[in-house]
Amino acid sequence: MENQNQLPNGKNAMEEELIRGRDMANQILEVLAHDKDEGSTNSKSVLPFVEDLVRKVLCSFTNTLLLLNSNNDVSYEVVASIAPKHVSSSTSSPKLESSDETCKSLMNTKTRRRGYKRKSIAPAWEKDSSILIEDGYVWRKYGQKMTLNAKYLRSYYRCSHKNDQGCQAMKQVQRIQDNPPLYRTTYYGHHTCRSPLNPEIILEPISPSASSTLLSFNNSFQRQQESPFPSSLLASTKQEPVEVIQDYHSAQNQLSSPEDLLLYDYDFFFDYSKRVASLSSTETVEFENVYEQFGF
DNA sequence: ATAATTTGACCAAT
DNA sequence: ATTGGTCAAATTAT
Repeated sequence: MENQNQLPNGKNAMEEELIRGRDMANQILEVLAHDKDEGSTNSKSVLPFVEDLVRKVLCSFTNTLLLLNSNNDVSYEVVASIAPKHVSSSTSSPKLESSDETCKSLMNTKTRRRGYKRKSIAPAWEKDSSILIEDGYVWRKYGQKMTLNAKYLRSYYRCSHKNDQGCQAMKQVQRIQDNPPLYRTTYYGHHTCRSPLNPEIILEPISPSASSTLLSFNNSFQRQQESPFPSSLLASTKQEPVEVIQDYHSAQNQLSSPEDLLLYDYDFFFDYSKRVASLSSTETVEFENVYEQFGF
């Protein structure tokens, strides 16, 4: 019955190892970038995490090399034992449970699903909107789930460039109420991908001065916010989807003051050069044609 | 034909 | 054992 629970062939296994290694490296970049932004607050706490990631990267590369050297019919038992045991187990006991299986070896894959990875504890933030927002990125849905105290499905998306560019960005979208419809989108990680149509899409954090306007939107109610795009373009969308940026989650870490919100506002902004998503029934404005003239 | 989504099973964390 | 997140075969869309 040709199931793919069998051992992957050499080529696939190598590819997987390389992808894994690259993903880990991207996570390291993310962590380091974030750490740099936070400055003095908690620089030291990410180090164990980084170290763990580095170990995994090394392990992936080691596995790949072993696979290369063993041509195709690989016996995976060998691979696991060559974990990069050294890299100094730092004296200060990295409480980060990197544990026994830092190297998620290819051993006993026969029962194990390959390359399973959970969501990283990356900084996340969420956004509620009365419409489904087209944020300009290309997402690939990879699952949906009915959650415990919710009436609606939660959908899971990852960046479409995860495989070709190793982009780690993910989001979840869940309708949280009907009438009026309200959707909550939670973002994890940020994009490291680069769109050919929008090379500027990843950019760096917006300037602090720009950030400060984020907090003033309460009274003035402009949708200035974090969007770098011309406000004329945005104003024309006229639906003004009362958007609230809430920080929740990651509260478990250290966020408590309003200023902390600013640390994350760069993670996301709209790309309205692509088209705006379908609107609610009451106001159906057609922008798609307009935006398609810009090359979509 | 390829690419994206749907879907139930699988896995890790609680 | 329960729950939420992810994988991947099957299905559907392009």
